[in-house]
Amino acid sequence: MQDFLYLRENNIKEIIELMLEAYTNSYSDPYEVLKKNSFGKAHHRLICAVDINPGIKVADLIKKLKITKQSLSRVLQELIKKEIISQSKGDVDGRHRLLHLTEKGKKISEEIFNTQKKRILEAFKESDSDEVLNFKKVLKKIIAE
Amino acid sequence: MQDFLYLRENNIKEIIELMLEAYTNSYSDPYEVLKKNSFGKAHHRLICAVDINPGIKVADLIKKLKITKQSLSRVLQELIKKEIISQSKGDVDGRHRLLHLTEKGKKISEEIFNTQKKRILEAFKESDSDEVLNFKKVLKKIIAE
DNA sequence: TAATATAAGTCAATAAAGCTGACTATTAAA
DNA sequence: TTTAATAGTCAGCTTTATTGACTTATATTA
Repeated sequence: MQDFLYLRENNIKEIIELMLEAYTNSYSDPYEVLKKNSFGKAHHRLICAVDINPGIKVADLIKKLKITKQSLSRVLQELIKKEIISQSKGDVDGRHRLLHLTEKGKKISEEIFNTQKKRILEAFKESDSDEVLNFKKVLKKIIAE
Repeated sequence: MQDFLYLRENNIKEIIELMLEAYTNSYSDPYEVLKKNSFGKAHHRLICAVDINPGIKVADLIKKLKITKQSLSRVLQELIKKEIISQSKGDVDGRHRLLHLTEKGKKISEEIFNTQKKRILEAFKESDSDEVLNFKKVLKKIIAE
């Protein structure tokens, strides 16, 4: 009978902690870029999410970031005022507000991304294609409800 | 000439966002357990880190969680008072304070872990051994400086 | 069409988590 | 024995997020 080592409690626990550290490290890399623009972690998370999900609506952003409408609002309105994020009325459903990065927003997001990219590239350079594909595959499964 | 798809900017960007979501989802699963004990996210992170790194010293915890001594202190002292975490003087270096979960702390950590475990197990059940091993391998490389 | 539900926005008060700066006490190393 | 490292503390502040009670606009449905 096979022992599935990778399903052992200690391995799962270790992976949960590794995820904490990987996230914490990756998302603290752009500290200087954010500070320069007077942005905090909340702005960072929001910019990232809108960048990779152009046209996302407010309700989905709330689910993704797991914060309340009111928490999102403060940061979002700030970024709209600073012309980092733009809103448009949904064409299918006029109640929706679809969010996009502006040109200015794309530039800042690129700058942020460049600092985060380094860490990931270093890790991927030492990995083969399969390892990276499996990494992404499992990451997606963890997110799925 | 081979095109390394997995090194493309858009793939890296997507992975950065997947890490945000995987962390956010995984660490919001134990919401009820934490609330029951009047603990917040800061307590959660701390308990997790001490659980998987028994005997960790304060300075290393600060590096791992990327918070200041003062921020850590408030939460740590709270958990020490509530007898979730215990301290002992380092035997090699008497300035160090080594942190451990108490028996009470281990129980709560298990309860927290059980809610987080589900999500990971679901993901791993749909994966084969190699995929999980690769996942962990890459995760570790991302953390390495 | 009128009533109801959904999506987004807003105001106010509060809590949680984190920061800077300026210290003290203890222990180790030079 | 002076200096450096580790941990802890006090005070004040900022950022992030929460709850609860609304409003406005648009869609749905009875």
